[in-house]
Amino acid sequence: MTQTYGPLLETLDLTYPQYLVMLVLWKTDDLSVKEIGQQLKLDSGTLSPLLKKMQAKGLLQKVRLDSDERSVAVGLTAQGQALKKQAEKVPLVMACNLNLKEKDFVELRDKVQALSAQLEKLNA
Amino acid sequence: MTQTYGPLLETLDLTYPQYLVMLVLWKTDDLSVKEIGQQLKLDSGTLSPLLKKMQAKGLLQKVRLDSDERSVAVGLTAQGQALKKQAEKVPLVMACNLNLKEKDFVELRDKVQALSAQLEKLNA
DNA sequence: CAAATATAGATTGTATACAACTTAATTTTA
DNA sequence: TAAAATTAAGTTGTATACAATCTATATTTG
Repeated sequence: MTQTYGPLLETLDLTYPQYLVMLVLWKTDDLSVKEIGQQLKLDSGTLSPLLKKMQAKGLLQKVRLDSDERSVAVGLTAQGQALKKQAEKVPLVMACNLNLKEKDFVELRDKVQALSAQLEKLNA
Repeated sequence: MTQTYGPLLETLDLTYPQYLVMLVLWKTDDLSVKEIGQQLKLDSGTLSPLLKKMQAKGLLQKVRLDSDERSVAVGLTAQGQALKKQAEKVPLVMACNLNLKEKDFVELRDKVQALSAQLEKLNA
């Protein structure tokens, strides 16, 4: 899957995990590292270096919260927001590539999510 | 998934990718690195260090082939073969953990394999 | 047959994952 | 309220993945 996304994301200078972070932030800006981690099921050990690289690329910035100085708000820069337009075609191209009928896609997604939920319950 | 396998494989002193290699060799011993890679869809960049660690643990040995000195045959040691018995319960415990009906399991597996085949075609 | 090409593994460099630990800050609780 | 327990990020160490490259060997071609 990563390989298939590859050529598409290369033009955006994003890796696949970086793209996932961008998807989360394009939908809801200014989330804490923890909130991003909950949505992507990644912990700070993965996200901290990932976000650091993305910050270095100028895609986002991090601000320590006044309300809770343990938390860090991750927000998109103008450049990060601008990239959204460039990335709009990605899901469509991938959907086309995968050659799945809407119905099959939804079924597969739901089955994987159910399995994921079961695994989370076991690992809790 | 790796987390759920974790406790089971820990008793065998195997990581999940290492367990996958053992499954392949328990089924068919003495395969080349390339053949193992084809079955697991892993390249030598991943397998070489993985196999080296497993060799260091005494699970397998590598022999350069006389018939083609580019190839290396990977074979289980007595210890590697003996581990098969210890690992027999793993699939059953996992099947139980996943809480999937036979029918749902087969459907999910087949859908994922179909998607994987489509991706391979695209990435070819 | 000799040069060009291809192949199998190993190595190098980059990018995740994640457990375990550390630090700083916030809650809980005795 | 002061000590204990929790929590959010970040750091460290280990283990994959995989592209690109390297080396040695084998196969193909002109």
